[in-house]
Amino acid sequence: MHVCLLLLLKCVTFSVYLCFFFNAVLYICFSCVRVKCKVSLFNYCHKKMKMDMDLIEVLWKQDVDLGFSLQATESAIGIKPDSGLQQNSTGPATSTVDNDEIEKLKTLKAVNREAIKEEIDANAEPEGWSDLNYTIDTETGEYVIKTEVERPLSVESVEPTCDLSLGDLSLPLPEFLLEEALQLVGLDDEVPQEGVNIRNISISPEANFLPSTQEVDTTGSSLVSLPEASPAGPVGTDTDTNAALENSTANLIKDLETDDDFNIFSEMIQTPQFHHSHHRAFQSRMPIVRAVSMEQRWQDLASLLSLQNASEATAMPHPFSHHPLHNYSHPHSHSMGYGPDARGVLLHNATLTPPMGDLNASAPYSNMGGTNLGNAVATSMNLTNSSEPMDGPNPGTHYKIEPTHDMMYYQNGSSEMNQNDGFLSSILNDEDLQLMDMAMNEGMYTMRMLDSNNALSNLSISGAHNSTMSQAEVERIDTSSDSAVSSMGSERVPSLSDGEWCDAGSDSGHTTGDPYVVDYHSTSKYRPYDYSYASRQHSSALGGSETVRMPQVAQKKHQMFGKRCFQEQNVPVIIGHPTNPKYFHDTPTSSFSAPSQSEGAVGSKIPEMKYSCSMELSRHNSIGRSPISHIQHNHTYHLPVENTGAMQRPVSRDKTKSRKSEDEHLSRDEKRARALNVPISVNDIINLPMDEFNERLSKYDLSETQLSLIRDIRRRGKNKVAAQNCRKRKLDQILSLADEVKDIRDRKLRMLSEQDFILAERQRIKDKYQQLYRHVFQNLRDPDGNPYSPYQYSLQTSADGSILIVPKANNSLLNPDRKDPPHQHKE
DNA sequence: TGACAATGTCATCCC
DNA sequence: CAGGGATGACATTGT
Repeated sequence: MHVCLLLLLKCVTFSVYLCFFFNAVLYICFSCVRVKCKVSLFNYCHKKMKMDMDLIEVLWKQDVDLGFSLQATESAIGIKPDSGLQQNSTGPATSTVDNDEIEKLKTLKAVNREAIKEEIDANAEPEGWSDLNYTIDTETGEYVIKTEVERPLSVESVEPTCDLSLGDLSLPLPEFLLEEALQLVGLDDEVPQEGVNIRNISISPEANFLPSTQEVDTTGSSLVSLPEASPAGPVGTDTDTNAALENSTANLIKDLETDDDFNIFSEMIQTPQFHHSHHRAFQSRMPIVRAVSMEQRWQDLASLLSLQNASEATAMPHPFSHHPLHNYSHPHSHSMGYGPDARGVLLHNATLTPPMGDLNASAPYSNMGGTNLGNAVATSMNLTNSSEPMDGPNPGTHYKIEPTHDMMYYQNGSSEMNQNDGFLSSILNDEDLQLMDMAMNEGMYTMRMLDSNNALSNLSISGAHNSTMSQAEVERIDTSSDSAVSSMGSERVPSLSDGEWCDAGSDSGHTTGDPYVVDYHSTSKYRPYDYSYASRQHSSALGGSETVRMPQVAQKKHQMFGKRCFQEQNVPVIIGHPTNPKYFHDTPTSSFSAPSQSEGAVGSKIPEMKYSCSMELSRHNSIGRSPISHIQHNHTYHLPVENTGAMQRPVSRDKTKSRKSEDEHLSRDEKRARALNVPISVNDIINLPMDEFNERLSKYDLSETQLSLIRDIRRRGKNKVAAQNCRKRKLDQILSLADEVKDIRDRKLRMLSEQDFILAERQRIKDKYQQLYRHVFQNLRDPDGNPYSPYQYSLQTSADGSILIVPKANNSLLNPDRKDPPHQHKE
């Protein structure tokens, strides 16, 4: 009885394990794995060994269907786990399986194509697996560590591999590529079986490197749960994971040795091996599963490629990530050139995954999943999940690991991304790429244009807003404006309106494509100007500088050109400056002059110099007027531009004629005004707004000639400024047009090159088509077996896509009987 | 002294 | 209709 009960108990436990195992496998296969689920299953199985018999039976049946051999069960039940299937590579303590049995299994496997792989594994095992209890999966031929123990062991083995991988990953890794990964995912039909083998193979070499067993034994600290062996457990760092794994494995081994469950567990593991025989049948099912899950696989693959959410602690993606890492990814890691961190991650994964792989690899996955990738991935998934519980001591390990996994994922993702790039590149032919480039270039081109404009506008705007801008800034703005400003960009030139522009800041006209329009319409500019003007006027009144010309100038016009503002500001400066003897004398002390200077300084529009200003500046400088000018060359310079009209000449005249009297410095209009004793300064006459101007006139009792002169002076003054602005505009337009011409030429060149390319491509395709055409004709035969003459017949494509051979008109006429009505040779 | 550039001025158009 | 901007044409001035 006791024996019977014991056997029954073992059977139950065994069935439970099987259920657990197959559940995990099935789950993975169908759902493409979700770590959480696995974990849950694992925990469920592990913790609830006494599950309902019904469920167990169902699972059991599934196993049977899958190919689980009765022998296995029998052996497990009657023979006990030890007898059966487990093969202890050599593990003296842990291994319960005899070497003979192992050999038998091997011989059986030898029949299978996987025999080679198994051999490899076997070779590898002694070193890495010697200490571990494991069973050989008949189906996959993989060595499966007994559930609980196995996982940890596998983990350990993996760990060493990882270490090795670090050093020597290059060996197996390079071989594994995206294609393999795809195959694993299930893209490749054959993958499932071979995929496992591959995995084993790759693993085994790594196993060789394992220092593992020692480590495991030494550290054995707190491994707890069985299957859960925590692939994920390691989490944090490689060392941590390794240690955890080692501990877990050691503990598990001990537990297994002592515990009956261990045997059962081992038996369960072994069972899969027996399934091997049925593997075929199982595989037959596989296609269906694959078909069902193909999209999922693709999605999973896509997810793999794409970055996976680290947050997804469940480590759903992990399996995949692990997967690549383990055997397959290695190459990636190398190729990808992961950073040291990445490697570390890889190691973790590798370590983790191996156990997973073992468990999974143990037939069920391979069988169940059928999907190749699925196996690998699923295995990795399962391992991680299962392993997690293992970490008993580190309950959170799973999730802890996740971070690392996340790391891995990201890295993997990156790698994947790279691969994707490659993939994309592969997909996209050169032409497409070129077209893309061209498009990019075009976009860039336009963007550049826009940017430049924007930059200019921004700069100009900022300049407008900040009256205090440094000259350098102003210069930048100006320069930018120059380039940026469209055809109208007269702004470059220091126009009269500059002062206004600066003050108001409203005149951001530069920003707009049509500074002019804006300027004209915007009245705000006018305001600033007015203020300045008022000050000027005031100063003039004080200083009695009649001659001073405020370049109020066309306020509107100025607005049109951003630069004008500067000019206006400059104007006052000029006035203030001794530069113009005439003006100077009149308004040296005037407060207005000071402001003007300040404005000039602020607004300093060096850039405007380009066009007209430079001359004036040089001129003014040469004159060596005021220290102010010295301080602010540019400013004065700008002013001249506007005021200059009247101002400069006098100056030059002064030079040439000697400065006998200040009067000589006066402009013609000023002289005239003086001659007629006009009470209002020329500057005021020109720059005062109509209201003030009229008001001023009304104050005096002026003769008709005086009024006429005043109107003429005002008009000429305005026109002078207008002429300056107009000329500036012209220059700007010319420059902008020149730029445009250049751009268009460049574009033309690009277009021509593109055209050449397209023509070449067309010719190439044409040639190919001709070749194909000839080829078709050469292989066409009439009912008599005679070839068709390409001179007499032609191939035509019908509306439905079918290809017809039609006698050519001439030929048909010549040789009507030569050929029948068009034959439909092929579609 | 002539060529040239920069500017001023005028006439005109247009808003 | 006046004021004023824009612009072509011409004049003036300086180099």
